[in-house]
Amino acid sequence: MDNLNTLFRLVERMPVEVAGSALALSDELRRRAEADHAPRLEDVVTLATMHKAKGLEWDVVFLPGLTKGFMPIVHANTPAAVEEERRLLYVAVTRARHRLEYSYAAHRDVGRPNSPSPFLAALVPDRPAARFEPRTAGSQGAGNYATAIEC
Amino acid sequence: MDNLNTLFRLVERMPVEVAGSALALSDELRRRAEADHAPRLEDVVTLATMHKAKGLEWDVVFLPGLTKGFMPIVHANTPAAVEEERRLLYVAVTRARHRLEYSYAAHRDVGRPNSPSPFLAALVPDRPAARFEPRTAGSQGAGNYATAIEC
Amino acid sequence: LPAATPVRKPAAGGQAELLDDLNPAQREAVTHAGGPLLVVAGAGSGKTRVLTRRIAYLLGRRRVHPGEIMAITFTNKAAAEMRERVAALVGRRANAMWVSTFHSMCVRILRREAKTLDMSSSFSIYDSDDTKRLITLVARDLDIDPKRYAARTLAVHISNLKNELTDPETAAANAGNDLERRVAEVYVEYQRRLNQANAFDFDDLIMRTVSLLQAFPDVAEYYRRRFRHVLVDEYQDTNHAQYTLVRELAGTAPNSSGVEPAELVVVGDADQSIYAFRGATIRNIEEFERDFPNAHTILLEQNYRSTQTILSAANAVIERNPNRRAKRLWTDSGDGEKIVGYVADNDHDEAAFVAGEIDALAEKGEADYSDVAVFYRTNNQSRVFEEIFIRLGLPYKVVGGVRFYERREVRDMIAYLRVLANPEDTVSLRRVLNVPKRGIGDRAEAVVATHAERERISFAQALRDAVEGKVPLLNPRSVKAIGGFVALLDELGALVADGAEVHDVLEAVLDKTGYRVELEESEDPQDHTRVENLDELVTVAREFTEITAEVAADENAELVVEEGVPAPGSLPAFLERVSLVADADSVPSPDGGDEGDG
Amino acid sequence: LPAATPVRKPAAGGQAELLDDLNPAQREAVTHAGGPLLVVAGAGSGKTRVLTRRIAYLLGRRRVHPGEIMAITFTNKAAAEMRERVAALVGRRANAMWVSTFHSMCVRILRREAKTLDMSSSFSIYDSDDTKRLITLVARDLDIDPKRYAARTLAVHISNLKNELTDPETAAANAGNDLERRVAEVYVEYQRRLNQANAFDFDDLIMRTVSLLQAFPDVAEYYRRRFRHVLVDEYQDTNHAQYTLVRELAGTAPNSSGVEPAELVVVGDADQSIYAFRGATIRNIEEFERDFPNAHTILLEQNYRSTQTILSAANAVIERNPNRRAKRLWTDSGDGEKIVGYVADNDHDEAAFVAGEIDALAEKGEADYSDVAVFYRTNNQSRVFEEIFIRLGLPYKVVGGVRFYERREVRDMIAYLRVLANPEDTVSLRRVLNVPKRGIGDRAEAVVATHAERERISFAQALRDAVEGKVPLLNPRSVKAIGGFVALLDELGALVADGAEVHDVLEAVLDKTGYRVELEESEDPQDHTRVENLDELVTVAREFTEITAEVAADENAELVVEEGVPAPGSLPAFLERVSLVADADSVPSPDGGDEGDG
DNA sequence: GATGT
DNA sequence: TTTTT
DNA sequence: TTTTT
Repeated sequence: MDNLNTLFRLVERMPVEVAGSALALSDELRRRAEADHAPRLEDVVTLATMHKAKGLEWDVVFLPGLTKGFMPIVHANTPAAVEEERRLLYVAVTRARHRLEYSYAAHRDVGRPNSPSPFLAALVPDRPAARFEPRTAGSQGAGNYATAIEC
Repeated sequence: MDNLNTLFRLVERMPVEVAGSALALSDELRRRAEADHAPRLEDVVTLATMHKAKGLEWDVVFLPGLTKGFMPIVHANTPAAVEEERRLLYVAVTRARHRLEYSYAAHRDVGRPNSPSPFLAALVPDRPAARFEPRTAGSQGAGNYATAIEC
Repeated sequence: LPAATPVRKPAAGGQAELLDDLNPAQREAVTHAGGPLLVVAGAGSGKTRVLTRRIAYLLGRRRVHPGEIMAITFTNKAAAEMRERVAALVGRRANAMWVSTFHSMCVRILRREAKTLDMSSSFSIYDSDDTKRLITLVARDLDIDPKRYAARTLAVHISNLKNELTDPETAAANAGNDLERRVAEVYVEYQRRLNQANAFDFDDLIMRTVSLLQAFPDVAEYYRRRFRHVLVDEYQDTNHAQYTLVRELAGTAPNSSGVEPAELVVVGDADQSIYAFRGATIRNIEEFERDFPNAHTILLEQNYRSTQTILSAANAVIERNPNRRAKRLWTDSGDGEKIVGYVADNDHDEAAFVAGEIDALAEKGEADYSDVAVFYRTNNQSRVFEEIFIRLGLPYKVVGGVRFYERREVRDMIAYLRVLANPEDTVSLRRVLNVPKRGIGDRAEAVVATHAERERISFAQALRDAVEGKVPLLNPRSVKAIGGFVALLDELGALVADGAEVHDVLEAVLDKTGYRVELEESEDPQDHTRVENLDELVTVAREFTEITAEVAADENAELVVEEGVPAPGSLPAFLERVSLVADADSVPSPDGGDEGDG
Repeated sequence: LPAATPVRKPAAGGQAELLDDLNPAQREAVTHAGGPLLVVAGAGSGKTRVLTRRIAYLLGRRRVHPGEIMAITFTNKAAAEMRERVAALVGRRANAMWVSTFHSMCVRILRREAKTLDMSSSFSIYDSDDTKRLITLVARDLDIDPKRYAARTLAVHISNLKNELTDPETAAANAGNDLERRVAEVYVEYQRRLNQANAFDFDDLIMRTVSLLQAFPDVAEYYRRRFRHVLVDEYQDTNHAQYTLVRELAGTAPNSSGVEPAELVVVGDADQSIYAFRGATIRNIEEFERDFPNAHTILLEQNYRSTQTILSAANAVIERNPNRRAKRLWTDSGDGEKIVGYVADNDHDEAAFVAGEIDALAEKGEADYSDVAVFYRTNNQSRVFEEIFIRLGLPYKVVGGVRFYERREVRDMIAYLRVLANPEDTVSLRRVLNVPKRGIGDRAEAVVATHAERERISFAQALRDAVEGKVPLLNPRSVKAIGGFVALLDELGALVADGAEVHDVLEAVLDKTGYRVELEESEDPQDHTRVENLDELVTVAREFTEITAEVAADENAELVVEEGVPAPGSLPAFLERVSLVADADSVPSPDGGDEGDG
C-alpha cells in the first residue's frame, strides 16, 4: 500500500510528460487508492523549515527560535538579505489559520544570553521590544505558562 | 646545513629533558653552526597571525584587515570575547618599534561594503571614527597614497 | 474558527456560477482580456482559485481551445493541483493544456527540438548530484585544487551564470579574479562534457530553451502561434533565465510575421519572495509593468485563511521592508485568538513549552496533531523538538532529509536505466562502472577515461575498445572485468530493445549485476532498508507501466500523444518522470499540511 | 629610531653591575625577597631582563643554589632564551636549574614518580593528533554518531575538563545535557585507554602532576624542599590546572612538616592575555594578591621598545577594556613617526598598498624586509598578500602551516619509535599497523581490537595471539600479514635492546618496513618532499646522538644526570624531545622577528 | 599487477 | 577563528 | 543557512 501511495503521489504531481494521459492516470490511481481504503491521514505534528512551509497552511502554527542569530540568521549581512529574512518570517506567520505562537530561548546551550529577534517588535506592536528582554521561564512544573505573554 | 639548523633550533628550545647537559649541547651546536658560517639571516617580510606575533618585535608593523568582521572577529559575541579581541589588537600594536601602519578594505570581494573596526576610533583618537567611513582609494597609479591618512 | 464567508461556496459545474463566489478584484483578474496582467496575490488571497477560474473562463466563455493554454508553475505539486482543479471545473478538456513546471515544459520543448541543438531526444537530465559529480571529474582533469575550489562552490557559480544566461565564453571573457577565471574554465569544459554525454542539467533546461527560442525564430513562432495564453504562478520566484523564457514565449510585440504577443498573466507576491539566495530576482515582479508594455495590475488583499489578528501581525512585520509596494491583508472573519509569545530559559524549555501547548490543544479538542506545525529557520533546530517530542510521546514528522529519489541505491538503479536509455551518459555510466564492485578500480577507470579523451570517443566506446585490447596500460585482469561489464550492459540493452517493461528491466539489473544479492547478504542494517527501497522502486515501476496500459485500454481516456514526448509507460517516460521529481515528495499532501494558495 | 637609553647597556660579567642598568621598578623586582611577588610587566618593559637578573641575583647575592630554582615558561623558546641569558650572566651554574615549560617540568616529575601513578616511566606523550585518534576510536566503540559529536568537539570538551581539574567521574556526575553526558562517557573510557596505553596527553601532564602532589604529600614535600624559588613567566596565560600546580609547588603556608612556602615570583600582563579561548584565565593574575597572602605587586610601565606615538595608540586601545588594572606604557625615547592609516577599496588594493609601502621603505633604506611584519587576524588573510607579494617579487615568509613534527611521514616514524619504546602505546601501534600497506585492513584491525577488548589484553598482545591463531574470525591471509608485522617489530626491538643508536633504529625502520622505498618509487611529487623530510629526521637523530656523545666526552661539560630522566642520546630521550616540541619552530629565531620581552 | 582488506 | 604544549 | 527543478 505504501508503494501505491508513492506512485499515487508521484503521478499526482507529474501529470505532464505523458501528455493528455496524465490526468486519466491520476484519476485511476485515486480510484484505486480510495477503493482500497481511505487515504491514511497520519495524525502527527509537522516540523519543517520556514522555507518548506511555503504554500501550505495549518490551523495552529508555532514559531520558536526567534532570536537574533536565527531570525534574521547571522549570515544575513546585507540589507537585501535581511529583507529576505523578514519576508521569510512573513511567509511563516501567514501559514496560520487560527492560532499563532512564537517564542525564543533567553540563553543558549552554553549559557550565553540570546537576544530576541529584532523582528519581534513588529510582530507584537502593542508591546515595546523591551518587554521581550530575556526572562527566565519556570523550567519545572508541568504546564507552568506563567511567563507566556498573550497579546 | 638545514639539518643542522633544525637540530640547532630544536635543542635551543628544548634544554630541559637531558637535564644539565642541555646547555652544553646547545653551546656545542651553536659553536658548530657558527664555525661553519654565520647563521643565514633571510631578508624576508614576515606574514603571521596576531597570535603568532606575541612575544616578538619588528621595526615596522602593518595591521591590515581592520574591519568589523575581522577585528573583533565576528565570532566574538560575548563581552569577554570582544575584550580578548581588543587585547589581541593591543599585542599586535605593541610589536612595532618605529613604524605602525594599519588599513582596511572598504569593500569585500563580492562588492558588499565593509565597516571599519570599531577599535579604530581608539587607535587614532584625534580623528573621529566617522572619518574612516569607506572611501575608495585610487586603485591604479603606482604609489598613489593620496588617501593615506597620517595621524 | 473564523466563519466561512457566504461567498466562498464551491463553484458548481455550470458556467454561470464561475464568477459568483469571487470578490471584485478576483473577478477582474479572471475576466481581464487583452494586455499583460500582473496579479499581486497576497498570502491566502485565493490565488489558485483565480488562476483555475481564469482558465475555466477562457475555455468556457472566451472559447479558447485548451491546446492554446500554457500554465507554468515551480513545483510539480502546484502543477498537479492546478490541473486537477481545472479538471473539476471543465472536465477532460483540461488534459490538452500544458500545465507544468518551468523545467517540465522546457523538457517537452527540448525533446521536440533536440536535433536542432545537436542533441538526441533521448537526452539525460542531470540533477544537482550528477552535476556535482561531473564538475568533480572536470575539475580533477583541469588540475584544480579541490581544497581551494570545492565542487559545490564551482557548481553554485556555474548555476548562477546559467541563471543569468551567461554562456561559458562570456563568463571567461568577464572573469575578473582567480575564482571567476577558474569557474569559467570549468564551465567551458563542463558544458562540453554535458553535450558529449547527451545531457542537460536543471539550469540548462531553461537556458538552452531560451537560446533555442532566440536563435531559431521559426521555433519561437511555432510556440507563439500555439500558446495564445500563458499563465505563470509564483512570478516573484523567477530568475533572470525564467523571466526571459516567459518573455520569449509570450512576446511583448508582434513578431516579424505579425503574430501578436500571447495573453500573459503572472501571479505572485513580492513579499513572499524567499529564494533570492538561489537566483530568484524580485526585480521581475517589481518591473513587470515596465517589462511588458500596457500591463495592468490587480491587487488581491482580502485573505480567506487567517484571523485579522494574525494578518495584522504579518502586515506589521512586512511593512518594515523599505521600497515595497504597499499591500495590507485583511479579512472579514474576525479577530480570532490572541497571539501567544513565550520567553523560555533555554531551547530545551522552549521545546517543552511548545509540546505542552500542543498537548493542551489536543486534550481540549481544539486541534488534532495534524493541524499543528512548528516552523524554524534551520534544519538542525528540529533536533531539540524531536528529543522532547519523543520523550513525551508526541507524534510528529520532520519534513526534509534525504528524499526517495536521492537515496544512493535508488540513484544507482536509475543510473543503470539511464545508461540503457542513453549510452553516452558518461556520468551515469561511470557511476555504475564498479557498482557493485566488479574489479574495475580507479586506475582502470582513469586509463579508460584517458583513452576516451585522446581518441575523442565516448567513455562507452572506450570501454568497448578496452575489451578489444585497444586501450594501452590496461592489465588483462581489468580488461576481463570490463568485458564482463560490457556484456552485462549488452544483455540488459537487448532486453530494452525487445520491449521489456520498465520493472522487468529493473529486476534484471538488480539480479544480473548482483546488486540486490550484495545488499541482502550485508550485515549492515542500513542495507536492509536499502533492499526495501529497491523493492519499492520496482513496485513503482510496475504500477507505472500497468496503469498506463489500463488507461490506454480504457476507451474513454483521452490519450493525446505529442511529438517528442516519450511513449507512455516506456523507459524514457519513466526516467523523465523520476528525473524531474528528484526533490519532490516532501510534504505529502493528504497527510496534514493543507494546500494553501498564497 | 629612538635613541638607545643610556641605562640600557649590557650587563658585564661581574656581580656589581647586575642592578646598574635597571630602572627602579625593575630593580625592586630583582631584589625583592620574602613574600610572593607579582610583576605586572607591560609590553616591552624588560620582563625577561628582570627575570634573568633576578635569577643571577639569587645565585650571586643571595647565595641560592641553582638546584633550588625552578623557572616555568609556556614555550620552549622562552625557556631556552631564559637559560641562555642566565648562563651569559652566571656561566655553567645555570645548568643545575630547572628552566622549562610547564609541560616539560611535569614530564620530569612524572617520569620520576610514574610508578606512584601506576604508569611505567617509559610512558608516551600524546599530542592533539594522537588524542583525536584515540577519541575517535573510543567514540566509535561507544557507538557515538561522529556527525553529531565530532572527535574534535569531544576533544575540546575533555581538554577543558582537564584544564579545570575535573576528573571523569565528576564530569559524569555534573553532566546536565546530552552533550555533556556524551563527553563524560567518552572521557571515562578515553582516560582508561590512556592508562592502558601507558600514555599521558598534554593536559594530563599538568592535571596528573597536580593530583600527584595533592594525593602524595611526601612527593609534594620533596619538591617543596628542593625548589625554594619558583618563577613563572606569562602568568596571565595560566589555566586553572597550571595555577593549581604553581600553588601546590610553591605553597601558601608552611606544610605539615613545617616547610615554608617557596619564594614565588610571577610575571605577566593581563592586557596581553589572548588565550582565554583555550582555557587561560585572566582571573589568575587578577586575583594573585588574594590567592597568595602577603603578596607584593610591582608595575613595570616604562617601555624600551616602541615610540611614544605607538605606545599612546596602544594605551588608547586597551583603555577601552572595562574593569582593568590601570597601566600606561611610556618611553623616554621620543614620539617617532606618525601612524599611517589607509582605506583601500578592496583587499587586493589593500595588499598592493602594503607592498608599495614596504618597497618604498626598502628603497629608501629605512628598513630591510626582515624588519617588517604584517599581522592579520585569521590565517587565510595571508592569501591576498601572498598573491600580490609573489606578483611583485617581494620576498616573504608565512609563519604557520604544518610543522615539521606534524608532518605525516615524520609522525609515522615517531609512532614506530614509540611502539619500540612503549609497546603498550596502542594509538601509535594502530597508526603504523598497516603503514605502509601490508594487508592488515580495517576489518582485521577491528577483529584484533575486539579480541583485545574481550580478553582484556593489550592490542600488542592481541596481535601476538593472532599470529598463534588464537583470534577468531581472522582469515589466514590477515594472520600471515600480522605475523610479518610482529616479526618486523621484534627485529627492530632487538636492535633497540642491543643498544643501537636512534638514527640507526630509524634507518632500520625506514628500510625494513619499506616505507622509504614506497615513497621513493611514488610518482607524486609530494612524496619526494616526504623523503627529504625523512632524511632530515634521520640527520636530526644522528646529530642528536653524536653531539650528546661528544658533550659527554668533554670533561668540562657538567652533565647532571637526574633520576627518572632518560639517558642522554637514548631513544626515550629523543622521543621525549620530539613529543614536546611538536608545535614549535614556527617563528625561527635568528631569521627575523626579534625576541621581545612582553 | 591491481584489488579489497 | 585564534592554537605556547 | 535556506534549496520549488
